[in-house]
Amino acid sequence: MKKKTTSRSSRKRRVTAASQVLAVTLEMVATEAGVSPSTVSRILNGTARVRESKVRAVNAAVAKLQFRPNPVARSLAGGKSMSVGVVIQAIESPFYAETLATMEKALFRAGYSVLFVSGHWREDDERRCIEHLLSRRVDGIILMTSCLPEQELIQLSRSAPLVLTGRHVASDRICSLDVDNSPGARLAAEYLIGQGHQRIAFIAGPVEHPDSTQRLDGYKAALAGSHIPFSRKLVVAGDYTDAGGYAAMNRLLDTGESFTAVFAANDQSACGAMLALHRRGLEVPRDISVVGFDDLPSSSFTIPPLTTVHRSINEIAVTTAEAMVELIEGRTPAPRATPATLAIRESTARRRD
Amino acid sequence: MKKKTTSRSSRKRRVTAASQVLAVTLEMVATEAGVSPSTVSRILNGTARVRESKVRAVNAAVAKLQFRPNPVARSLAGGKSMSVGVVIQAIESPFYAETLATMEKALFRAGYSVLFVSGHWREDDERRCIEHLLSRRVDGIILMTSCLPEQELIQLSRSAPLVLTGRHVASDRICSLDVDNSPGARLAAEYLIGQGHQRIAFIAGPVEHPDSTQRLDGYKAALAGSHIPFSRKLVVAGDYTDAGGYAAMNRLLDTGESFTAVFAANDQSACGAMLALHRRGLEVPRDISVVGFDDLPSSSFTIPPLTTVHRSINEIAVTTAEAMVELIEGRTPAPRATPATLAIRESTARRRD
DNA sequence: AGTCTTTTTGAAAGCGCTTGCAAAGTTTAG
DNA sequence: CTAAACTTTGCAAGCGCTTTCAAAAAGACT
Repeated sequence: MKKKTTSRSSRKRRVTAASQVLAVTLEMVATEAGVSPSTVSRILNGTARVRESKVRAVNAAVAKLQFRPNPVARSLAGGKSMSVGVVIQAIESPFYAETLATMEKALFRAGYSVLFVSGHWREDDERRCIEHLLSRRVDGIILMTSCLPEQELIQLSRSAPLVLTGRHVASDRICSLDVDNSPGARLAAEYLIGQGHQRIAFIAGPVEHPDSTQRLDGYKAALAGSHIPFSRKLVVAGDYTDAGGYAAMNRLLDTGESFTAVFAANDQSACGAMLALHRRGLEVPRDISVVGFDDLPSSSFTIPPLTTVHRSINEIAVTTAEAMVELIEGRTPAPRATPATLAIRESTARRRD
Repeated sequence: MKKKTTSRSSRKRRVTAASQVLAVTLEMVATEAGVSPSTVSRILNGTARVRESKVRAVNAAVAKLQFRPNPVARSLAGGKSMSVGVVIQAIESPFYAETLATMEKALFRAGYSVLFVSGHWREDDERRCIEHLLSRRVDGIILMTSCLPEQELIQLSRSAPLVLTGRHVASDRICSLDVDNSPGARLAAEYLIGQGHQRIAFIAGPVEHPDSTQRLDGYKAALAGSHIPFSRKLVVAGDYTDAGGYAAMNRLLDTGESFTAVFAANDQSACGAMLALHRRGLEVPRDISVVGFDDLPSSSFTIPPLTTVHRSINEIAVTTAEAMVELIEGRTPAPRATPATLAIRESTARRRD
């Protein structure tokens, strides 16, 4: 085999956009190492056996030239982009932000970049986000608590493998990850009941959020388990924000309904509720016990520190990322779930008579 | 000109990775519209005048085939990727998370995708992140409070235009955005002084963070402006977390040093400090006034609601995104700054004698 | 040593789009 | 009415990498 320079390598380089620092290409490496571009590619990707001596020569050339493969070209040729899209509902929520951060780290380690977009809990927005990710040719998509109909998700999974958190959809290119919303909520409510509370209010999340409904279900299940009648009057609507929790608690207090504990669908609502109680001169936990859901890092530092349902953000994120990678690589990830536990702190107390 | 099918369009399509839904290519559009691919490209990008009738035909074909250009191919051919990288120090911090979310929205509108990576305030990490972004061929990089030396940034700006927040580096491919750390801090300290406080403690952020130092400077400037001697004993180290603020306050109280107000370098530290005070039986603001910095959304809902230096996250993010786009498109963005203001709430009070 | 396998390797054809160049079509001028 | 001067448009050559295919090299066997 002649070791001559490829005809292409001698062509004049068109000036690339901007003053991009001269890019080292795979061809230059090939020339330097005295092999063909194909061989370099194969060595770099481990897609075929290659004589040991050439491997060394190529590695040396790569090091010498500081070659870094162009992922764009690689995507175009190879059909995969080594990037995954994450659709998050509200990155401004600390819970999601932290999850995203951890996922990014895990995916980065696996060689993937993450493109994220915020869906804001609206079907249309979510569709647009997905469209965008797809047009960017991501290799897979992670949907955190998607609000799209099941059929659409299955349909979508034909374009890209999907990992869903907080939803369950059965399909081969979809991996669903249960985040224990309902059991977690039940845990919290049962704890309150165990502390002697009977009239437990619930500050709900937005009705359109599936996880919000699941938490309400857990709450109901706990009541039912202890034969405590469920009362609509003790359920007030929130929106997962501090402000929403604050307003909800005020509304609840205005109804005059009596209660000794409140379970909020997330920590932020719980914080808002605590402030409302405080303003009305009610002391937590002496007068009213409060429980949240999520266990944000800041929840250990509220006054008083919040008792809340803890979910390991780290575990959720890492598990999700792993599942995504497995799915992309064609394997079938084992079903997973991350159990919720209860972090008991100082916002709850035994009911006083 | 003959309107014949391009030779290429008839070639057999290699099966692409996964069951990717059949991709419509520009060539198919060209065939459908009865023009050449070049013409389609030119119409799509507006890079040359084209007869009105063809424009219509192409647009019709695009609509009919639901053509969506492949950004990967476009990047490879055109040299730009329509994506920008954002290096954030700690996405787990609500402040950064929210900024990132807003930036994403703004850049999305301008047609750019965002790739983000977390630097964790470490020079090495930051370098690795930048490397990664560069290898992904981003068109520009936004560095939030970078900790890299100026020379390196200038050097870097030759590879990609840069937008820096909280740093000032003069160079043509760099746009620096002042986020008013020092003036903001000064505002807060002056307010406390105006409320009669003289012994004002300061909970600092990590020394390696440039913005942390700037805030300390603002605090010192305020003291100096009122001829109040600066005392090292009133400055305790924090790390921008709730836990750090909590520990810092405990240490401060343990020293027995007297003070009537505390200024924390960020809201999270302030929250931690408030809890520490609470545990020691000190009431905010009756016994001690507390001021934070950042004005996180949750800071309006702490108990008591926190007085803090407000910065418009929205403004910072949008301004940054705009500057990035201008820089990428070769224009020179006007210098910008986002002024900090003081959000006076209930954690501060006039000094009691 | 010669034949049949099995490996290793290179040439070349893409991936889908942009763009320089020159041919074809139009308009204007002489 | 033809030549000169623009405009519009297609051809084809890339962008940097992967991968198929077939040729070359190396082994395995008579």
